[in-house]
Amino acid sequence: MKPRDENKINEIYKATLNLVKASGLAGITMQMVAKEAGIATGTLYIYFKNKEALINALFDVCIRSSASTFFSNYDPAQPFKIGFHTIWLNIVHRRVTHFNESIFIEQCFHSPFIDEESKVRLRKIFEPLLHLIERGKKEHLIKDIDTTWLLSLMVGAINEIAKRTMYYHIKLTSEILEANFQLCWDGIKA
Amino acid sequence: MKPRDENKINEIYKATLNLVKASGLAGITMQMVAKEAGIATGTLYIYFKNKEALINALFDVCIRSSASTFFSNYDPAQPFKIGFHTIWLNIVHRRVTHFNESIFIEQCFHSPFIDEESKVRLRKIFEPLLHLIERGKKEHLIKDIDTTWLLSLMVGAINEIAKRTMYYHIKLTSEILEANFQLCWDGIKA
DNA sequence: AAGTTAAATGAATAATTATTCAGTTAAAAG
DNA sequence: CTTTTAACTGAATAATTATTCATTTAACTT
Repeated sequence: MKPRDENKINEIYKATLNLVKASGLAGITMQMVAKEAGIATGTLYIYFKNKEALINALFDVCIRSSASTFFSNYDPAQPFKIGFHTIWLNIVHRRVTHFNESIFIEQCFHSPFIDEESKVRLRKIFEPLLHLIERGKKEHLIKDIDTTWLLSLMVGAINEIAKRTMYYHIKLTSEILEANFQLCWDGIKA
Repeated sequence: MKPRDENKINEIYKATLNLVKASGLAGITMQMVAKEAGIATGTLYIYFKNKEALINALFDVCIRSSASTFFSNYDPAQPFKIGFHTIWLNIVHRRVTHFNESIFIEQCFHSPFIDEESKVRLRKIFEPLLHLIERGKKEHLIKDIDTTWLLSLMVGAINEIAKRTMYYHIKLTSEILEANFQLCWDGIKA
């Protein structure tokens, strides 16, 4: 028998992400995805039951691989600011290097494909960060206001940094990164 | 002759915004829009040439009405921080009270409907804010880094505040608003 | 090397959705 | 009150897009 070319799934994912970045979830068709992935339309349906299944599987993959990068090199035993800086940098890096993934996740959040359960799963991947913020409050290093607002500043700013970086083709030097981290830090620090 | 019910256009816009908030640009059909607006499908085509025209017209309306609120009560003659606070509050207020509009604009930005020209027009509405930021830098009140990053923190955080407020059904008291403004201000201040 | 099995193809079909249009209604003009 | 005109309707049609399937291809097994 002929084995599946497992790499084909990655090609399909890559194609989908690129197309969604270019023209949104509303702008993709299965034919476009197949063509972009360099396969026949019918082949898509060997790997995915239907369009919804493709989008959901990709959403899941995006969440999982994002999560794995957000906390790499993060050691809860280190001082708060070190840990916070590590995670901040990781998220910025991911958002910029996987910009089409960021757009895809954003689009999925308001789409007919993704159910409430998946949205909850997306929120869950930020939990370690949530705990770190709580710790920072206990150590009186950051402001004692509801964690959701501290996260708003951090995550919201990061999303916007990624968008501007990509839209305006900016090269993120470490000077720029540190300046942006400083903005965030000055905002949340006690 | 029978005159056009000009209010119908608003119903169509409202219907579109509500549907897009619920299931994204990818999730709407002209039939759904018509039904939600309480009119026949054919009637839609009296007011809009086609789907693309509807989306584009609505995008334009959203941009224009947003712009008009962002700078209401803003007087460039006032001290920097007062002006900045006014605009900050205006944008937060607009994003929350017109949340479906915010989602619509976000979705349009990566869609097959909106052209580059409209995107530029969207960026233009922030220009008075851009000038205010430049002024703040000249007066040494805020950090001397590229305006785009100062805006990232402000606008990014605001977008995230609006999302969390709506997703978690939070009531924005003036205490919460002021605490959030403080986060932003501490971030950008010199 | 022949046989077997599943992947791969892409044109055909099914399903969905955009758009039209013949008929109906309602407001305004005369 | 009648006529006129354009809005309005929603079923019919056109266009697009998802999905299937008969056929071909390629890899593995014996």
